[in-house]
Amino acid sequence: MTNTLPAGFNIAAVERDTGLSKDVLRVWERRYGFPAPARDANGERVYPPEQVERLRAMRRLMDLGHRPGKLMRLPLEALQALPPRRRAAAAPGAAPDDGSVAGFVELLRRHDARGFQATLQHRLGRQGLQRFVTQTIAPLARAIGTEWESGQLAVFEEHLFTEATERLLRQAIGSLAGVREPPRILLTSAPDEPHVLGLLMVEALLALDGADCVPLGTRTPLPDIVRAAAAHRAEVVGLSFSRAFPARRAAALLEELRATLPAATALWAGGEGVLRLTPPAGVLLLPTLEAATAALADWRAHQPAAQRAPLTEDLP
Amino acid sequence: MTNTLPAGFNIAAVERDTGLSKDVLRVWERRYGFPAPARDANGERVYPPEQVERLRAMRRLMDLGHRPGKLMRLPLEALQALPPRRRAAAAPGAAPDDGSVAGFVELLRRHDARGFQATLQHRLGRQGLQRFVTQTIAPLARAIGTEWESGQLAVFEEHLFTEATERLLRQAIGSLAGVREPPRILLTSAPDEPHVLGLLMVEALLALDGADCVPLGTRTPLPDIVRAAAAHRAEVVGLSFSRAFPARRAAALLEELRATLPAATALWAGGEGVLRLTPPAGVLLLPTLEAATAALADWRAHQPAAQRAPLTEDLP
DNA sequence: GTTGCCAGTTTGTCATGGACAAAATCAGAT
DNA sequence: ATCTGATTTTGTCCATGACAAACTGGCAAC
Repeated sequence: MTNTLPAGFNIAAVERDTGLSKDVLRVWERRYGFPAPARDANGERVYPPEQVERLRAMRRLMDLGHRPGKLMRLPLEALQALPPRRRAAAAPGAAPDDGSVAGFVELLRRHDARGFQATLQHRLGRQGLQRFVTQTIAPLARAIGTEWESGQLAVFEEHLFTEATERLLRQAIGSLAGVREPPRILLTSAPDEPHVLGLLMVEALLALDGADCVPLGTRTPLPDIVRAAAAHRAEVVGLSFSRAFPARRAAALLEELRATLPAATALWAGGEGVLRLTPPAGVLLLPTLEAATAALADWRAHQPAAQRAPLTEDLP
Repeated sequence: MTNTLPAGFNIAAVERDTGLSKDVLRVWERRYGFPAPARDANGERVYPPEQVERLRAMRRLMDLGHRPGKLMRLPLEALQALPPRRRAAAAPGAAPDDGSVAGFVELLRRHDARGFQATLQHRLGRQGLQRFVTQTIAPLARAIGTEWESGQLAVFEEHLFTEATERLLRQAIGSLAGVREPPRILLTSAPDEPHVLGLLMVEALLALDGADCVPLGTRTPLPDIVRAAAAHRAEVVGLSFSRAFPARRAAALLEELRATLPAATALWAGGEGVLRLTPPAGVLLLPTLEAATAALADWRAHQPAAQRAPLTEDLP
């Protein structure tokens, strides 16, 4: 029963818990003098828990647009209370909150897992999938994102929300039996993008419109996306980027993928992560759910014959 | 429409696509002369696609127990055909394959996503959740794991399998309404463990036995597991480790978590990843699904009064 | 007041080469 | 054949230097 006292974390553990790379941790130490880990007998860094805690707070604020140089000077209490620095990037055409969101957030705060799930399920039954996605899940996800960014929500509370919602959406999509028509749409996310909710929301809407979706889950390596598109003969490849995904990397990824993918395969990129992105050539950006359903309709309008290869975008 | 020709990958892209850390990529180059990337104008490594392909093959073989020094000398063709080097670690008490597995694998190979899903769904309806999990999903997951390890399966095929199965299990669990009794079990995985199937299988079985499961999804940072256990007043914390998870790191993680978690909270670790693990003190290892249900029964036998704090394990 | 441009600063990522401990292997003894 | 200790292999860590992309802030033009 002798607890090995948790004296501290090594650099790999801190990388895991904070999401800050080892390179960043070392270079911050060099430049700013923080973090200032102890050293073990072997000269390796040992981070005390308080410093890890502070790093987590800083990481959260950086995702909100703050920069490390400024954060370094602030005391911990100031960090807790700092507002987002980046404009909220309000999604155009987003459905307004009908008032239910606050109730859901409250359930999460009280850690009432079963209550949350039950209420959500009840709402799905009442609204039907289409309205459930656009009017309940989408505003709720946005609200959770905001809460999360302002530090009001613990990691595990966000996890619980995701798990419960994910479950319900998958359940609903799974029970959609109907006929599937072209296009066949491969849905997945980039290797560094673990968020699945956006993917599920768009799949629900596309499936409702009869599209033939092939969901690959998240985090598919680029070469495998290309292979999967070929194997499934997908006409469209859809990627989802969450709000947290660095815009610069999204652009690079899309360009690389566009270069590797056959020209006949359309490439769509959706999610709040593409809101402030200049569209790379040959990539269709879908910042909102509405844009996704519109893109589907548009594709069908321009591709009447099922198997025809695309010629020119605007051919009459 | 000028495709920027995909001349090669930078080191970060290779890390993503192969799972080999930058440190490893550099040290291999230094020691073995492979990989041997070109350099761009800035002196940074540019890996040609063939080398990335070879690295992926090597990575797969290393997960099978081969060592890089040996693999370096082999030509690519030899790599493709190399057998596993590690004993298969047959799970004791595993349900035998009733013959359906081959059919499912064949559907995956033909990339028949909808057929796969439909067949699975049909089977769930016929078997009921309990038998579906133990007799269909578990053998199938094991078979997929083996196929994967032998390189018979592409990443995206495995992704499709996971997504379809996950969907079905979540759907089934979600529709389990019944009463929930103690213990409350927090279910999640370590930060580096993205596999969710084992978690869902065990949740299905525990929920069938009326346990009050709180599913947090995968990849929860350790500090958040501790917080979540407190917030949800969980009596048990359950972690799942897949076959691919390095045993050494699992042991370290469990010890760290055990030290941080209140002594009154039980810690269970399941999945094929704990098969060859010496159980750290105060951690219950559950290498099979049967062991998990047994552990639940055992907990209840020893904790008759709902809220009683555990005293001594063997108190009559 | 807003927009566009430019110089300066900040910041993340990459490179090199050295070091060491844990794991795996091998050799020799029981 | 099994165990134990020596030896090799291998991943991770360290320090430091460098640079390009992103961001900032000021100034000019609309």
